[in-house]
Amino acid sequence: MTVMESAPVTAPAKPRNCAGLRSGPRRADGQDQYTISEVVGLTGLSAHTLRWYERIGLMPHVDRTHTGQRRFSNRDLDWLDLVSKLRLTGMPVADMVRYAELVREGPATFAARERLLTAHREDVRQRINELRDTLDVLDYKINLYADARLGSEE
Amino acid sequence: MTVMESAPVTAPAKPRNCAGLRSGPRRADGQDQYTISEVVGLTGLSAHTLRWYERIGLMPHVDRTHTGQRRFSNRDLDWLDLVSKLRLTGMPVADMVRYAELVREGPATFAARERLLTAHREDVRQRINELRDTLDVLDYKINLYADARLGSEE
DNA sequence: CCCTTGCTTGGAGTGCACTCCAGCTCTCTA
DNA sequence: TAGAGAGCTGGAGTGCACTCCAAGCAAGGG
Repeated sequence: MTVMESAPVTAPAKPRNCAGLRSGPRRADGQDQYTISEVVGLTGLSAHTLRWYERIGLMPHVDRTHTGQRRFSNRDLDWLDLVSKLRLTGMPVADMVRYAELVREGPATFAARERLLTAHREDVRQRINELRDTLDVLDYKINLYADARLGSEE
Repeated sequence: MTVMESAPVTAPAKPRNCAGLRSGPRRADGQDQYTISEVVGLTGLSAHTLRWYERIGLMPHVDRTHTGQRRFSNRDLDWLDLVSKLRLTGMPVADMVRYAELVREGPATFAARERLLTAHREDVRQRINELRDTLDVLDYKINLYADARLGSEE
């Protein structure tokens, strides 16, 4: 666990696109009540997947109307943004469920959460390096084909 | 398809670790005859996976002994390195089979192969950007937890 | 000669992450 | 008051990429 850039413990800037994929027209906190199909439009996840995430414990309890329909909040949307990012970077659903459990257990689990995210960050860094290696190989091969094409043209 | 670094069409340098994962003690071309378990050690793929790759047409015809046992060559090892890299970067097996077919069809398919690899390269670049975005989010969250820890320590 | 080790095969099984289905309720509009 | 449309549930189904199994050869050592 190399500590290359030990970030200063000063006010961490919120990353730009923390808001996520296509989280466009959000409502103000207080009247943030999204139906499941609105959340589909906002997150790109399917309604099936949203219900499934809730079933397996990957959502922090979604509000319901008196008739039992889900009403998602801005907090839920933020959570789904994080979940989508973690999924996109290959974190297994089981690990995300574990993280969600830690969140439910409150501030006592801060250290465990930090460890979990730090481990995943290492994974992501390694994946980036793998991808860059492959990029080199792809560049090399593509150049070979391009050369062959140019060579046969004249 | 942004052409950020349009590589010059001059002698493309073979990328360093083109040799791949753990391709250690290779034999010289000519007496390159590896059993399946040697290839397991060399590539990290399982014997099951190697046989399965051959079955689905992802291997360019592996030699056999008179008793029917596989004997892999250095060329096969090179191919497996490429395949492993492509898999690691998320290319579906079906696409790799398609590429293998193109290779079998000979030089007439150079252009198609180039297109296939170029498309995948774009995918890889996009994946890298996604991973970097997530890295920002992870840094942000980890800092929050670290701050909370430091704050409660004093 | 037997036993172990390593390899062979076709086909079945596994794990993950969804994805869909059937049958139901509720609300809204005409 | 009828019908459309959105949402609900538990459970079954899907697709991918392996992964394993059972049964059977072949070679080498004791």
